[in-house]
Amino acid sequence: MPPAPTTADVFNAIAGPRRRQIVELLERRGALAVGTLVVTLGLPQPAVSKHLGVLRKVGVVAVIKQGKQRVYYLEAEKLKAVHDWVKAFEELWGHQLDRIKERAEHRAREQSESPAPLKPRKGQS
Amino acid sequence: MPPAPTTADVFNAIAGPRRRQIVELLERRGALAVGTLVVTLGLPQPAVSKHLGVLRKVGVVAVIKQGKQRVYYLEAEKLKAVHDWVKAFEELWGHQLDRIKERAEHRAREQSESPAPLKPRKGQS
DNA sequence: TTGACATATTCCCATATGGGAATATATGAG
DNA sequence: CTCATATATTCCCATATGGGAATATGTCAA
Repeated sequence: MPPAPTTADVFNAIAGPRRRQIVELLERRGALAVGTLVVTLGLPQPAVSKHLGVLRKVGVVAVIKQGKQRVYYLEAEKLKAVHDWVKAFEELWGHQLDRIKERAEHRAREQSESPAPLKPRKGQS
Repeated sequence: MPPAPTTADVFNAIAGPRRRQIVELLERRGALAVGTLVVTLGLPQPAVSKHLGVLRKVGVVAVIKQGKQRVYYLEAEKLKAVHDWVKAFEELWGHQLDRIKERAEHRAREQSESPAPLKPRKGQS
C-alpha cells in the first residue's frame, strides 16, 4: 500500500540544489544544450543527464533535438504549481508572528485527542 | 567532498507530500498538538514526530510546550524563500510557450562547447 | 515516589538518491 | 559501412529517506 508517493512531483524535482541551478540557468540563458550545462555546472555529463531526466519527467523542462544535441528549455507553467502552493501562506508572513504564538497557546486548550495508533505499552501488572 | 549539500533546506523540507500536508493543516487550523496531527494524518506518532523534526530543523514550524503536549505552529516566513525563488519565473508562464521553443531552436546554434569532463573513449588509432 | 499520558529518539529495513565509471544509443561526417 | 560527437542508460556504492516497532524522555496527577 503506497500511502504517500513521495517522488516524481514538481516539489521533489526542485528539492535538489543542482536541479534548481539548472532551472535558473535555463531561465537566465534561455535554452541550453546538455554540453553547455555540463561545462557550466562542472558536473559529469551522466549526472547532468540524470538531473535533466528528473526535471523532464515532471515537465519542468522539455527537449528539442537539434542535430546531435539536445537543447533543453524551461516549461515554467509547471513551476506555477509550486508558486500557487506557497502563495497560500503569503498572508501569514505579513503578519506579526507573536500573534501566531498567542494563537497557538490559546488553541492549545482544544488539543486533547486520543491517538488510536498508539499501542498500549505492555499491559500493567 | 560535498559539492552540493542536498538536504536540510526549505525546498527539501516541503518536498515530501506528508510534510506539505502538515504545513497545510497548520495553516488551516492554526496550531496543532502532535496528537492531533497523528489522528488527522493517520500516521504513527513517531513518523509524525520525525516529519515535524525535519520541518522544525529548517524553521518552517516551531513548537510551544503546552503541558505534556507540544503544539506546533507555522513559521511562514521560511516559506517566503520558496515563494521568492519561484516568483523569478513568474513572467515566463505568462508568455506563450511557442515563443520559447522558437527561442530554443534559435539559440541552439550557439551550443557548441567541448565538455572537458568527458573522458576520451579509448584513444583512437 | 509511581503511573499514565504525550512526544521524541533509536533501531531496522526497503527504497530512493547523487555521483562516479563504463557502456549504450543516436546522429552526423566521410 | 566506420568513426567521432553528443547524450542517455546502466551498474555500483554511499548516503538519505519514510515508515514500523520498540524504547526513552518529559510532564502531570496522585
